[in-house]
Amino acid sequence: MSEKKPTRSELKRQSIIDAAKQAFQELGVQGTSMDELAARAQVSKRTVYNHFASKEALVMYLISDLWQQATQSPGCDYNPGSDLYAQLRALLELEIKTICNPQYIDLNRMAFDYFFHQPDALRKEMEKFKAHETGVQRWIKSAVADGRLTQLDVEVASGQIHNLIKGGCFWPQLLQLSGPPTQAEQVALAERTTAMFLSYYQA
Amino acid sequence: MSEKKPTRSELKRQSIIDAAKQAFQELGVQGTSMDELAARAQVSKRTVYNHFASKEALVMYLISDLWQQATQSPGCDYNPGSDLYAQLRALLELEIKTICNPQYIDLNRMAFDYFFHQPDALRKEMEKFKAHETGVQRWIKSAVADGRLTQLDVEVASGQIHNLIKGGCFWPQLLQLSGPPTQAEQVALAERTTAMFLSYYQA
DNA sequence: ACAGTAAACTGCACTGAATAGTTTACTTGG
DNA sequence: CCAAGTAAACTATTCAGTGCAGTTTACTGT
Repeated sequence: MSEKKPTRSELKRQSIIDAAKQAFQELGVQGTSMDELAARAQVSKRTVYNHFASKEALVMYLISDLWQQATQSPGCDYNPGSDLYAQLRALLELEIKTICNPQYIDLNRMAFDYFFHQPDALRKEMEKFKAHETGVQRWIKSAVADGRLTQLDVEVASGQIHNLIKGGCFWPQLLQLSGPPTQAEQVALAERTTAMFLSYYQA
Repeated sequence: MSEKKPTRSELKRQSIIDAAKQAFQELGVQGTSMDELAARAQVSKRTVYNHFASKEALVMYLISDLWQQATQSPGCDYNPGSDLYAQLRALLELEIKTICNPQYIDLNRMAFDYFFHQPDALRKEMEKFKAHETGVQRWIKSAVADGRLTQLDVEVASGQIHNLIKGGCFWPQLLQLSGPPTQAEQVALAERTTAMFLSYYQA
């Protein structure tokens, strides 16, 4: 049943990808030479170029690859029957967990590094983010429709939530100003964010 | 009274500094060669090196120079006699204005770019930020002491305010995802941040 | 089990382009 | 006059990407 045929070529390729992830994350894209990369992957430089036409191609592959892995968040829907606080808190805990996933942070560091001086390309990539961030938006819309939240601008309100969360656990990690928060810290962040949000918007 | 003695040397130096600010902001530190820089400043490369021993030295000079200019925010103190909402809103409008100052954004973009792969050095620089961010903290402490806000953790509470503000107008500008907000947008941000904060914390 | 073959990998020298920083011989403004 | 600036060539290094000759691996038909 299990497809167990990693050819040599596939092994090498994976080795390159792993080394690239690690090296780009550690030294930055600019800071990693293809020689260094090949050495880390224990592969000849020529092999790297057999798999990826250029450094650029490798970077782009990694970004879209990590992207796919990072955007598999479950999300949970609005439930008319139960406590608003409990629901939103659970939803935010999920979001926080997603954000704190090391792969997610690594992806963002790399993308960030790479796109920092290409604002146009960055803007384009960021649009993909939007789609992912609608979990909270959907919930808010449902709750408003159900009359349990005051009338509000969904964009603004979900933006406030995300700003509170990201300010607490995304940006500090992205800048490596702090490590990943503990489970307790994650819960505390979810709780105080939920509390503040509902105190303002609950009907 | 006005010191009007810009020697030729000083003119050249200023020209270098201006060009460097612009070029580093536009192309990044890495992305700007000293030849490019000299050309922009309309100065020979040797002259650049006569004024600054190395690229590194130039970068560090710019960072601390811009730093000084950026950290001259007035701040305004808590006033027991007047409306909490009006006070906090005014204070936040000031903070927002400071943050939206192009020089402040430029400094941060440059510092960011430069320190992104030097988390230790970044951490050190960030401590200076702390000092600047105490305007809101002081106000909150005073208001709590005056019994007009509920008991709260000052770090957490001021952090929440700053996250709401920065998420709204700092990060998007830093990443050049949006330009500087209009006056109206700044006011709106200050208002909704104040409203949400007070709805949760007002005694 | 085994030779044959094609595809993939290797090592290494090489090209070409940037780029930080220096040297030199010359010019100019005050 | 001379302190400062200038242009241009030069050193030295780094680095993306290539060419090539030889070796390893995996699959093929027998």
